[in-house]
Amino acid sequence: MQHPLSLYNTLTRSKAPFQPLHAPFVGVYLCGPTVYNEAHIGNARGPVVFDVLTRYLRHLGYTVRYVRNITDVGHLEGDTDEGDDKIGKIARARQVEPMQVAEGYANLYHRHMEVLGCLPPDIEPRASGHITEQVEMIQQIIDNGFGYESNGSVYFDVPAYNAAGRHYGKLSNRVVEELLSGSRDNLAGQEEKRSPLDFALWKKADERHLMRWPSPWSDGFPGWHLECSAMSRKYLGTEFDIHGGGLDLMFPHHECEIAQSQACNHPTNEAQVWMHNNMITVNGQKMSKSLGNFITISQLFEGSNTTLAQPYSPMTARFFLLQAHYRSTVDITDEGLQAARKGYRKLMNGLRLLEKLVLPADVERAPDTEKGDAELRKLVADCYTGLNDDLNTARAIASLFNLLRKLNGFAANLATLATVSAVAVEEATTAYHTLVVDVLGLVDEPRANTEDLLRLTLEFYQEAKATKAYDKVDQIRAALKAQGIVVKDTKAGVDWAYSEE
RNA sequence: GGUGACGUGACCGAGUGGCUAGGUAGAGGUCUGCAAAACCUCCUACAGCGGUUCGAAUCCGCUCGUCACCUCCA
Repeated sequence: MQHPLSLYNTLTRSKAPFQPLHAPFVGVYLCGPTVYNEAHIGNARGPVVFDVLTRYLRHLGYTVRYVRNITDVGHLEGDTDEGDDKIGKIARARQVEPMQVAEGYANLYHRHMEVLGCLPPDIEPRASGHITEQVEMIQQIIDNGFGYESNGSVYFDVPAYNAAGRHYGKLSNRVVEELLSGSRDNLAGQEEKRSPLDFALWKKADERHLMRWPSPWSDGFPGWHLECSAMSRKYLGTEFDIHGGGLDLMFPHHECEIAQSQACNHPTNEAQVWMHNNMITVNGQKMSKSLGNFITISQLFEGSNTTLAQPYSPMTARFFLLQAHYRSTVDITDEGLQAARKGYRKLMNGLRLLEKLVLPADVERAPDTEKGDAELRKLVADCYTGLNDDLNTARAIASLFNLLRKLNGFAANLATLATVSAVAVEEATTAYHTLVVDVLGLVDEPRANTEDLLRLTLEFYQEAKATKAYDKVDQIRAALKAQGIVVKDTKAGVDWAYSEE
């Protein structure tokens, strides 16, 4: 029947059948957004991919706890080296509370995720709400000899960790010696560190930092890598099943996460399986502000970007992303999005014909439907084969189109349903609906404008009245009334209102 | 320079040794008052060069090209 689900594990660089640590429970952690600016479409890929993963795991019968964090503390400007936290900086510029900035972007992110069809995570911890846990983890790391305090900041001691045989770099396949030889030695803030490879666990805040918390070492804020280790541990345990994120996070972020989880008490690799989605390019080039091809999620939905000829709906975007395998780069082009929109609509049209696939009463079913049934079941099985092969949604969608062609053929000529059994048809239509809606999360986006349709209906109403076709007039009135709409004949013309009954 | 991906038909995008990917676009047909949708048929590609093999898009080598990440920070 269904093949076991195999997933590619960055840690082992290989695909392997997925074995939960504590079936039927599955813990999934995804590195969530930093909420100091609006997310771009590249940021949408991970959530969409891992949404499908959690949906599919649930479909397979697992009880999933899906955790996706929000990063809302201590983000330093990369380009200025001024040690200024981004949220604080924006907050000062706008004369608002730092948390207000973070909250605003978090809310926007939530709206975007919802329309993109991403189910909310079961737990959405915020870094700012887990300072205690992070401080405790730092203390453990220091106690275990893998962290040191320096001028109020605390750093992770990579050489010490590596000397203990813990293999810093094992996730991203990096060798400490090579990292050292390639390092630049006159970076700002380096003097506090014993080794350039060391990374911050706690940073002392200077007077300009608006977001700061007390700790045994200084008033400051936690290092960026720490929150995910601390929060995943809190909500999913010392070792859980799947940790996801963008490929760009593999090094150093995830590498540091593993180091932290290995250096504190109950050492683990944090997650059994590490999964990384690939990046998005725009017209073949990486997204960057300097190239001017940076597309935010809002711009995509509104079409307000020069790369885009028109707005693209959230579901179009979701379909577009899922049409590629998550480990491939995907190139955003206007042509590609247009093609995706049509493909998405084709899939949706398929949903609408499922319940119509019934053999007409006057047609007799063939005595032997074995061959037809087998063919139909093969088409369904192919869809699962794709998903089971490292969540290959591209293959799954291709197989769904193959299944759809078959179903469309039936719909065009219902008598041909005589070649298959009712059971097989039921299996196929259920699978189609389940995979499209529940697993891939692609739902029908209403495209028709209700007011326009109403206006059109009223035109027919007026026409019917003019020709004294009162049976039609009554019919229209009754139909609209059933929708809570009343037709108003006024001297100024025909209008409508919501029924107050 | 290091690490990792990759270069597939008009476009997007699966596919890791022989068996149809799929979507979009295009051509022809069926259906249809017109159209749309749908169905059928066609367009059959794998960066270049060389090698391994009975057989390669798929393995190996070289060349060219693309992308991401690269110890601060996020």
